[in-house]
Amino acid sequence: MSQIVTRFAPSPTGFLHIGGARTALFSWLLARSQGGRFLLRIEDTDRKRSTQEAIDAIIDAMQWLGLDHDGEIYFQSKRALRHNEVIDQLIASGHAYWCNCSKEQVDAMRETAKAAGKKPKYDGTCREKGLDASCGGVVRFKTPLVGMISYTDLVKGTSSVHYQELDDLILRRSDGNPTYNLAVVVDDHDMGVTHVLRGDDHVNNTFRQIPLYRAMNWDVPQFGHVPMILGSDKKKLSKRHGALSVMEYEKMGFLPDAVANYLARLGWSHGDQEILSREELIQNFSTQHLSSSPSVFDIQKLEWFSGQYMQSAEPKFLVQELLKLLAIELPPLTKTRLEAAMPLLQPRAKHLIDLLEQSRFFIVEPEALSYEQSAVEKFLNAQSTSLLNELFLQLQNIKDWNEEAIEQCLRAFIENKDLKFKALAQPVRVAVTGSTKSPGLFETLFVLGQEQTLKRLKYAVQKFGE
RNA sequence: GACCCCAUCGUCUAGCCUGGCCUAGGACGUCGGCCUUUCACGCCGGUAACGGGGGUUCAAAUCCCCCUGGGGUCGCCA
Repeated sequence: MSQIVTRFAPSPTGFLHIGGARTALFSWLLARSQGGRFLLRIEDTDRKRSTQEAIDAIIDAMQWLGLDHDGEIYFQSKRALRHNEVIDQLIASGHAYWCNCSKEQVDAMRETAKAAGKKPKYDGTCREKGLDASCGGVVRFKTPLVGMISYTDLVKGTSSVHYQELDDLILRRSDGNPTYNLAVVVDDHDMGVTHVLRGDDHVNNTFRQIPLYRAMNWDVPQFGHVPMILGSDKKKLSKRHGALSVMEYEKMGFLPDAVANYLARLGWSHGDQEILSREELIQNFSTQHLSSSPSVFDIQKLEWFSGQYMQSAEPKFLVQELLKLLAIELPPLTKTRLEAAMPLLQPRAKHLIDLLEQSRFFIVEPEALSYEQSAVEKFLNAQSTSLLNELFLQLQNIKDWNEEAIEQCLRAFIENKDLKFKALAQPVRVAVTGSTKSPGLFETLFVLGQEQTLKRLKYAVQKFGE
């Protein structure tokens, strides 16, 4: 069997939203899973609405998600000559004709059809008129009059529609430019695309496009239409409720692998397995398990995925991402400390932003620590600070700073004072981290290091004591 | 309006093609418990679904028909 070729063909009229990203992901997965090629084509024929910013945004987003395409990027706008060449062939072979019906006339036809309880469409007035380029009109495709067109969708199965339902669609506008449906067919053919995975909203175009392939005697690719993604209100995801750019998810601190995994599992399944690495995704992807019904986007589940990825990530990698986010350099020692802190923080973070916030106290000097008001009020009073003062002396005596030694020291301390562990733990925690919430105390102190721990205790005692 | 598509827990889904192993499984969420120095993580347990009606069959979530509900498309936009 020959190599399969898939493509993603966005129109650059805005950022790449989550729905488009998922479609791209599926196409990418299909190609990668079969050792095929994944191409990128920018459908920029609508010059008024296409922007360079949008093109860049789409490319950035795909790169972030790890969807690498093969070969050069195709720009549909650069292919107008070829499109017109095909249109001319279609006219020459009798599959297309010139039409100079005015917009008003066509509108009237549609009204008439609609009034008769039929599908509004052009009635074929100019079909046999034998008009030529001099008419200054458009070129229409001669849709077969009888019979039906059917195809088997990769995700929805076989479906068909009567040719009578179809319009004689316009291939070339009166300004000489090719239309979308023509351009797509020509490009997909020229690019050697064998499998077209695209949004649900294109199913009806498929019935129009297949006859074009046939008229040109071209191989018809396989089509698969993936259902759209809905908002929590079950309405199509719109800018109003959560149709965010995939780059927004980066800003929220999600790891690209987590987003890709979530997206893949939204509308596709591999048994009961939720977490799939990129390799597993590639290995197991198949259009057979694509769902044929729409799915609701659930940020809570994305967060869960993300949390899983945070937990299994490499500390080094996380630190690197954190520093990118902070856009700062850290002194080597602090960086090492931060890296040591990662395993403590990972189970507590849903995404990089969480991690960033929670790791802050590990890398700043005591003076820069932000103490939570309520935590201080509750745990750092005259009594507890004097306790901390005493503890300071004990901790100072530890020769070999490790978790066991710290634990021993603290336990001995409370035993001596006949205190509950909690009575000491929370004040220490607040003094050292600024918050009542933190990883385990011993491991926190250990990672912080003796010097920092002592510095912080001292600082807190001075600041909040008396 | 016409045409096309879709329909399992609140959500993502397994199962449907090749009926019985489904008193419908997993995951997120949620609720309860355990763990515990806080917060998480983790663990254990509970909650909750085959849209309705007809068939076919010994047997239907699975096959067929109808209904209902939802969505998509009907552009010299893509």
